Order: sequence, then structure tokens, then C-alpha cells
Amino acid sequence: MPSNFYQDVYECTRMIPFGRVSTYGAIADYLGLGSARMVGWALNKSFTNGIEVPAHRVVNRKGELSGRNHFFTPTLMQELLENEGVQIKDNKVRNFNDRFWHPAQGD
DNA sequence: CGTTTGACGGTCC
DNA sequence: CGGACCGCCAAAC
Repeated sequence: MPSNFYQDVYECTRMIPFGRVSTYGAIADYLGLGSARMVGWALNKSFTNGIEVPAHRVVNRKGELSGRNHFFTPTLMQELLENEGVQIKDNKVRNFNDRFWHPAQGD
């Protein structure tokens, strides 16, 4: 049983609405982790943990698909986002400011 | 138990 | 606008 902060990250990631994206920093700040790296680390562990998490909806603060190389295929992350209506340009989310969603925002 | 690493973020120049 | 640098903290070594 992993630390509680893993579950927090997974749960928070599942909160992200369809067709919206969030950032590591936003989740880290919302959970009070104090370190955005922990979010990416937890999501990486989610693969080995077998927990299904929409990690493709989590990008860095620039809106870049920084984690695409950690998926089964480097293009899977972009494909999943485009499948949700999120347009990707040069590994970056189009209209990122508009697509951005913050956990505390509650939508 | 000290060192390195990592799907990040912010500042500095 | 972009590269260098530091802080952040858990896990791996």
C-alpha cells in the first residue's frame, strides 16, 4: 500500500474533466505537496501499480506534453488528447489557457 | 546513510 | 525568448 499522497494524486487526476487539461504544479499546489515532481513521479508509478489514471490530461506549466515519452508509445498521449477534442500543436496544447483546469476551480 | 535522479516550477541573466 | 541554476521531496542506488 503506497503512501497516501499517491492516492491523492491519482484521485485528483481523475477529477480532471473530459477535454480539459491540468498541470503538475496545479495538482501539487492543490494537494500541498510542495513539489510538482512528485505528481509526475506518482503518475509514473500508476503504470506499475496498474491503476488507470488519465495521465494524458496532465501537462507541464507550458502546456507541453512532457510525459508523452513515458506512455506505451510516444504518440499515445497526443492521440488521447486529440480524441477528447484537445488540439495539439508542436507537442503543446492549443488554447492552453482556455483548456487549463485547476482542481480548486471545481469547474 | 549519502548521492543521484526525475512526467516540474520559478527566478535570473 | 531561452538557457543556466536552484528548490522541491520521494524513491532508487
